[in-house]
Amino acid sequence: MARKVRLHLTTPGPTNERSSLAEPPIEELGVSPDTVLLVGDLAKATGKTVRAIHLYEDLGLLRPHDRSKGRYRLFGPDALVRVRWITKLQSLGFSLSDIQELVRAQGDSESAKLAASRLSEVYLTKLAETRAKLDELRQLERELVESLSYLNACGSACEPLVPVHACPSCERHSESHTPDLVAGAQTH
Amino acid sequence: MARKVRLHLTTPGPTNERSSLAEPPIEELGVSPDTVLLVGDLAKATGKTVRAIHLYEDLGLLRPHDRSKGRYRLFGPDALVRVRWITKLQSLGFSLSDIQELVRAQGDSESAKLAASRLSEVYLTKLAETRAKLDELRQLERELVESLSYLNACGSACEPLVPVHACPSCERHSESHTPDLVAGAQTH
DNA sequence: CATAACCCTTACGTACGCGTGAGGGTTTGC
DNA sequence: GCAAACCCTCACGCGTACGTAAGGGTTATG
Repeated sequence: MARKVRLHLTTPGPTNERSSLAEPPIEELGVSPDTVLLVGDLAKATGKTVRAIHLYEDLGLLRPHDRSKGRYRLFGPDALVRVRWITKLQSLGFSLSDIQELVRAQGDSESAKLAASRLSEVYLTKLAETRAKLDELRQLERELVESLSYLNACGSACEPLVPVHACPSCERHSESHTPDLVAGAQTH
Repeated sequence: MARKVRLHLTTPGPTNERSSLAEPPIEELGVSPDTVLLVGDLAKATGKTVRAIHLYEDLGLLRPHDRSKGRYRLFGPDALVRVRWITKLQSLGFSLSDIQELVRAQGDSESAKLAASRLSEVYLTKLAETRAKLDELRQLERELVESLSYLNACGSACEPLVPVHACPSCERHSESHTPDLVAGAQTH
């Protein structure tokens, strides 16, 4: 269960963690900007395990705002944004050490402008890779569909006594040649 | 260099390895049905390493037709089909042990019909997974594009002296809220 | 103040898909 | 018949992203 505004924990300093003048973007309904999350809460909210959160911290990808008197990690709502960011990057094919590099590069950037241009560069490269991967997956999707339709004929036209090794001489598949995904399964 | 028709190697048996009556599908221009490949040839032709080929054999995914007098593995052209099949399955997200299971199930199928229906089942499931992955990747692609356009504004409108931590209060990005892929990089 | 349900650090274990030798035969081509 | 370029069989190593205890404090609740 996510606890809210755990201010009775030893949370030193002012009530609001960000003193930015701009209206802070409300992270989520029910998560106010001074919410404090324990590692378990953060884990549940992001679908990660506690172990994973710890790992991210060890790798420098994530930092708790603070610690409680008893050394509990205390996270703000921005940790949610951060962990979801990590997750999306992973889905895009970044390894955790790729992300480490990226975080370092962002941190080393003196100006926001430089940070933005570095981020753009990385994202632009990844966009190309992602599109390549999409093309590959779309092609494989087509091959799956083609194979399924090819195999459909086996379900209706083939006789139960025919053994697999007779497939190469099968006449029941119009003139279309055997899809790779089917041929590979027979070849052995 | 791929050698062809290495019949001077100890290749016992008749000249043609398949005596099927049907016209054998020519595997590739320059690869006739009685071509013999050594493991290195197979590796080069498929982009795999020799180690990988050995592994596939250990896992029961692949079998050399024969061995030379000196215990060299001798592969036929169907090994090409098989290795490419394995590669495509890997790209679809099958692990090698998934493929092991699949190969076992195919081999255990008495009839071609049963084998076909089992294969269909696996492919149908994988088709759904593939489409889900496609959806996810397409969404991430959109987010990359969105982030790049957002970051473009930083390159033109932002001042060189602005530090990264000032980004949350930036006014230069119309009303569109910060994309996750950008917000995550700033949150630290 | 007791107890359940958390949290802490440390550190070894796991699954996957090969990489990388070591030590030693085999083929081919000149 | 000799050297280069292959191939063989072990068998340990590696990078990634956590899993899984072990041993021991901390917090909220009654």
